[in-house]
Amino acid sequence: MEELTDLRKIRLEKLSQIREMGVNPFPFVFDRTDFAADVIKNFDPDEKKQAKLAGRLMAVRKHGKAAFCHIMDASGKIQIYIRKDQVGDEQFELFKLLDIGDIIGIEGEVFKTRTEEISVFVSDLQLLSKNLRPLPIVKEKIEEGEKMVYDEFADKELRYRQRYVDLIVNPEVRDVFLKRTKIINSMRRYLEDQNYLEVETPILQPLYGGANARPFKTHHNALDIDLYLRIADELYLKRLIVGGFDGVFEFGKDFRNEGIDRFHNPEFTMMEVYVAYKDYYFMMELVENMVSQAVQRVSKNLKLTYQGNEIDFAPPWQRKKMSDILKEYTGEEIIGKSKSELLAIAKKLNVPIGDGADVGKIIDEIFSEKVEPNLIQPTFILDYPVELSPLAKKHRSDQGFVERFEGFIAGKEICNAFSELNDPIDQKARFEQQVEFGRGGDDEAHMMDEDYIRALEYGMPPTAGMGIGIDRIVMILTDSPSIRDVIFFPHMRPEKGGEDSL
RNA sequence: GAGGGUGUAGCUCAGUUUGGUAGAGCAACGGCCUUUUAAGCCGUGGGUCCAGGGUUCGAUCCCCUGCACCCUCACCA
Repeated sequence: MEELTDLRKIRLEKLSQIREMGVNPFPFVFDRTDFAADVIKNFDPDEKKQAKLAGRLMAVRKHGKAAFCHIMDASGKIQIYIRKDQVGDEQFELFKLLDIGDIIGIEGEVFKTRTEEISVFVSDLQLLSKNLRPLPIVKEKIEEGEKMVYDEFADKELRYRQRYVDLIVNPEVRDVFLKRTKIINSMRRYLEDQNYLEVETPILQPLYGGANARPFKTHHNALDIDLYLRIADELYLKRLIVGGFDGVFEFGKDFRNEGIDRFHNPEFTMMEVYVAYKDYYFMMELVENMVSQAVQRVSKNLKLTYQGNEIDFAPPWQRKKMSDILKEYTGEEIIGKSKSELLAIAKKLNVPIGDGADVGKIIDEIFSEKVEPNLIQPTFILDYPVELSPLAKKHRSDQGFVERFEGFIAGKEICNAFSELNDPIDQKARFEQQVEFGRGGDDEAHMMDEDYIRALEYGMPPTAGMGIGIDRIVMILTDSPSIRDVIFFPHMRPEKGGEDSL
């Protein structure tokens, strides 16, 4: 048996005392009729109203035979006033056994205290769930209009591991996640309004593809085959375009077996959309419209601040060719240069280039180093080297490039899109090149996907496709510095020591 | 993967600068208090000082190793 802390022992003792009183500390239902925020909003000093609320006890100020408390429900907090002569001896005895963290139901008349706080004068009190583990007590005070927080529950490790506590105690965390859902719903609504079809494609895949990344590997026992967790939805969604859907999209988790930092979680949410008979210009408009609509769901206007930078989402966003913006930030002409010339330029610019980097990779490194951090306002960067983009269609006029764009906000990539490559012969050649890269040691190179080639051979219409990182968009729209702040349960190493240590 | 930082009571943190097993506020417990709000006043209890090893008469403190988290960098979305 684990060692109980005194605090838990006391609570367990109270639990049995409550049972001895004939009160079930874990009853089944409570028919609440009101929420805290509505009671406060609808208060009318000329009208006596009853309210019936349920919520968690968050603060208690006892005064002998009376007490002021705050309870919190999904809408917010409200003060309640409990008095022995109002609830009776028995319920007041029960009240004295309650702790902060207990979930209770109350009924009573709404009134305003001497200090002008709208409160409920409790006439009936019920315990709905007994708390056995002390909650961090966070105290607040309004001082000269500034909200002061005392004893904030701030340990990031504890907050991420015990997100349930974080959500109870830190209201701004709850707001971030409410916004996350609003953002996703807004994007889904936008796509549905275009009559695109929301679909689901396999997460367990025999071949992974659609991005450059290292996968997670797993095993199916009955079939005795290895499978990969998807790194992108792309190749399956385009098969559906082949199958005759004109617009498909999927919100889903992708998995990449790579490092973890404040921009990367091993599993993350991606939305990909494919639209037939369109090109990447169309997709730029889709992105800026869809995202700016989402911004409006969480902000009063199309501007908001991310980590001190004001960002204006009003369409149209800036569009710049990669070669032009490279020239703008480096003063160098990049287009049409040989590998050795590019290496010399990189050296001059003080950009370190890894061994074995080809032309595309060198350009990408220079771009990441010199340009990307400067792209604070929403910007589309157009036309990438063909080597970096094995699934994108070759550019209609610029040789060596593909019709691809990435959207950048606050110095970070948030989406990636192309005019999709639908020429099966070219696609096969690109896969073969990737396989070569793989042999050359690039463990993120694509695999050959024969079935995907077969699908293209049946004919895929001209198609525009786009993937957008939902977590990153949510970070920007909620001014969150870390991806862990927008994922309920970010990946952590398991706690060691087993149950007894918890 | 590399470098830096942090780890002390349920929570937020002092402290051991010069090694002698530790303190505050909040929370808890007991008492007083029927309009308070970081409620107040009086009193009480509570800690394998992250883990393991070393040095030492003695380590929470010094040394070594490890673990977790945070930050920066590398890879990536």
